[in-house]
Amino acid sequence: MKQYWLMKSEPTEVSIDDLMAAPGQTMPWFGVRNYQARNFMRDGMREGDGVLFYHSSCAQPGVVGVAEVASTAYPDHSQFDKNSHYFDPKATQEQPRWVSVDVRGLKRTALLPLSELRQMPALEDMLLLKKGSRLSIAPVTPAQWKAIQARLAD
DNA sequence: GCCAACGTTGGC
DNA sequence: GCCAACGTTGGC
Repeated sequence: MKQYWLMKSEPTEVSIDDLMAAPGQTMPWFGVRNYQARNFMRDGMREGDGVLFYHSSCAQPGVVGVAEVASTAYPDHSQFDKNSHYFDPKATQEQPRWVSVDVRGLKRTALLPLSELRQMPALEDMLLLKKGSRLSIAPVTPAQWKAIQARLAD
C-alpha cells in the first residue's frame, strides 16, 4: 500500500532545484536526527511512496515540489563522518542510529505557501499544521495528498 | 523515574 | 532576532 509523506528541507541546505539538478533527480536524505522522523523513514517508507517537498526556515515556507521515495532505509553515512555536522559519536557501524532514504524529484511546482495550506479545510488535521509541530518528516493521508495535488494542479 | 536546564526548530 | 514548543540530557 502506497503511503504519502511530507519532507522538510531548508532551501539553503537542499532546495527543490538542487534535487531536480541531481543525477537521476535523486539524492540521499541524510541528517535526520529525530527519532520519530527516523522511525517514519525506517518503518514506514517504501519505494514509490509519494513525497511533498517542503521548504522550511525561509522567507516563503511551503510545498514546492513532488517527489517519491526511491529506496528503503539504510544507515545514514553522515553519522560516521567526523567532519560532518551530523556526526554522532554514539553511532557505530555495528549499531547505526540514523537512517537515510533516497528521494527522487518528480516535479517542481509553484509555491503552495504554508499560509494557504492553513486555509484548506481538508488539511485541518495535518500533522505539519499542528501547533508546535517540528517534525521534519510527517505522514500525509491519502485525502490530504489528494487535496494538495488538486491545489498544485490549479 | 522525575524534572530542570539546555538545545533545536521554524514561523514570524 | 524573538520566542513558543518540543526533544534530549543528566543529576538526583
